[in-house]
Amino acid sequence: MTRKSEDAGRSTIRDVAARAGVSASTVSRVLGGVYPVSSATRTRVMRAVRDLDYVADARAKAVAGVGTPTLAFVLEDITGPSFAHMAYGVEREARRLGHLCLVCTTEGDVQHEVEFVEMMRAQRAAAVILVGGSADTREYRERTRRMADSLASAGSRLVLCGRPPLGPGAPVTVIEYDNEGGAHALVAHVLSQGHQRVLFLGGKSDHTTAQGRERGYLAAHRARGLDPDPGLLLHGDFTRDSGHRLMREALDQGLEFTAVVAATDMVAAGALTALHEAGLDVPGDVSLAGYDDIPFARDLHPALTTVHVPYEELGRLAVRTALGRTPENPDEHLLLGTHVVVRDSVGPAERGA
Amino acid sequence: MTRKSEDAGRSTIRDVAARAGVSASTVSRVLGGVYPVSSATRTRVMRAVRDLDYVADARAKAVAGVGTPTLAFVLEDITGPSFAHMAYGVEREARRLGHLCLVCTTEGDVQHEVEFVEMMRAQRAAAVILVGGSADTREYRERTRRMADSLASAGSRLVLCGRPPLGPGAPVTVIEYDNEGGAHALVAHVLSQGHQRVLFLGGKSDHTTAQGRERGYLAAHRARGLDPDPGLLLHGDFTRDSGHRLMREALDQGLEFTAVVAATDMVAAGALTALHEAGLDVPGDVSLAGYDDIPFARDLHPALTTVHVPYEELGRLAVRTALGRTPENPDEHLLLGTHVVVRDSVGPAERGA
DNA sequence: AACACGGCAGCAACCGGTTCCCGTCCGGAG
DNA sequence: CTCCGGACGGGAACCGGTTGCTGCCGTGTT
Repeated sequence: MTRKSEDAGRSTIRDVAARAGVSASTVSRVLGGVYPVSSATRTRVMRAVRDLDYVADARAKAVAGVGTPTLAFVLEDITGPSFAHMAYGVEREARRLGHLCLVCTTEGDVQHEVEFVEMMRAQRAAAVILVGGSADTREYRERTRRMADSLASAGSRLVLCGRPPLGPGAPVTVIEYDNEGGAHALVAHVLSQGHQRVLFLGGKSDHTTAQGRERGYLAAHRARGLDPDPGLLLHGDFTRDSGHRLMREALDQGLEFTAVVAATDMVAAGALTALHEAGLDVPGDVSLAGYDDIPFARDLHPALTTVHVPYEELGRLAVRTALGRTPENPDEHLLLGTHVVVRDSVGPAERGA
Repeated sequence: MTRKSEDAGRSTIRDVAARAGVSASTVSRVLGGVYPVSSATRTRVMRAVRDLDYVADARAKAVAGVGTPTLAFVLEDITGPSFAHMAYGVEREARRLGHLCLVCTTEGDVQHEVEFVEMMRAQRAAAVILVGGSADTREYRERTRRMADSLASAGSRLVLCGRPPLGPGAPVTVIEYDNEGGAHALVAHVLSQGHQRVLFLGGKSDHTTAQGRERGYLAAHRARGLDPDPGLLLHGDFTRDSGHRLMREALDQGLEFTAVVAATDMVAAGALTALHEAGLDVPGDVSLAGYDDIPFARDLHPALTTVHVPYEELGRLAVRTALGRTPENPDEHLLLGTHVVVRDSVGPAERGA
């Protein structure tokens, strides 16, 4: 009826069955492993399988209900070191748990995100992990809530990783790291060195990660009874170039400060270069701190004082919680701690402002 | 008022059909778009679809031959900046071409790699992209050749990206970047500054990427009639820590050199820190160069002279060539060029060795 | 008024697997 | 020599879609 054999690859289970002189059911059972099959038959089947280099179609298996589960990972930009580490954690844990891992980068486009989540629902993915901060608007909550419900009703699961939670009742797993706490501790460390005017190189002002870190900056000041100059709060994004530009502008404008806290290590790296270009010594003239503890932080000169965030662990945890969810504990909300790692880029304030 | 389902999600096309009072075929056609359907029917069906929040099962569509194609991406470690950029290029291009993108990290384990490729064959992936250097052994060639044949006979395609080619006749697409040429140009630049003894911080000696760069180092010397001291060739891996360790050891042993060329920017970063720790000035006392031009190279101090590799473009090209392959041009082999970018970490040799 | 025609919907086969259910064949026990 | 039961293999239904083919029905034409 159909083609004979090794011509165009893609042999079906029936091709194998025909070649082995048995029925398709038998082939399936041999490959499945458990059902009793005589060893003669098994041998013939295995032989045919090898001859034809047959592999069962995973999609067909999935339709029949015995497929490899899949898990999806959505982030804005896999190029950022911190996200890359999360991706690593996710992929590793997914593999450990026998899941395939689909990845999609949105480049910040909400439309991409929505479309991708819809595709994942169609793929019957076991879970969809959304990574990275976001604008915490009403529109965001509604949209995300819709995704969550939609996935939940399809037996899947939405995981928010480092993203604003949706409020009670949403079928969502949330894993956050403590941006405010980390920034608070970091800025407290800087202030304890005697700095009075600390420049903050923040991110987009509607971005929750940026907001959290900014809140920490503010809180640390207030805890010391200080009231930071609003002019010291700058906003850009989380890229190296943003840090470079912001720093240069601050310098050009003659802003006064003795320390700089950047919202990410990338921003700090750009800022450091701008500082160097201006002939300033770090930490002699100006102290500098970052956030994320990316591997390179150690190799900046001076080595960057920063806040360590367990990104890889975060990714691992995201998939574990999403997949290992128990009925009596449906909606988890984890908040991971961070800690500041002191290196060489923050020194005592010597000159007045 | 809109939706009233909420029940058990996962509705099938027949559920929709029942609710709309039509047959499954009609629902399929409405959703498909082209087949003529009366507008009254169309409305009823769409209504039912919305009520049930129905999405067609992508796996089932795939089995029926109308699925979203998939493409797989295999790398050793997504955490490395250069690989992350390739991943970015791959994912972007895959999305542009309407493909889903599966990702797997092998952590250098050959077994993982083989298993994953087999899974991808089962998934009927349109192409499998293997990324990153490898040991170029006979065993490697045979194993990879098997994968290539196996995928090809299933209508899929193996792409080797920055990996050793397999020799003629293998159904493979190969995209390489010119490691030897880049290293040659870089080292030539260093030598032109008057350096005589240039330390090379290489990778694993059986790793093709490492070998290529090492060949370039040697070739550049020979082109100037020099014969480099074999004692200046050190081997580690491509990590920051390896660079740090190797550099420290070289210093401890009192090796004499006035310049250092690292096999990757990561290695260079570690080496730079080791140099600083030893109180050496770069490029005053020692010159340093890297390879890859990762974004951070600019922010090291001094800014790192290095070789730019178009990683993102590489990834994009990999999927484009794999997918856009024409029958008359089956096995492509592309070699992308690189160029050295001169920054501040290489200076003239002043002191003799 | 009879007829041809074309728009539209449904049946059933198919994609490539799995698995329930049943029939056959065999050996051992009575 | 039966009878019984377990081991084994096949037919067919099913998973959730798509699509070729058929046939109904309404309308315009002669």
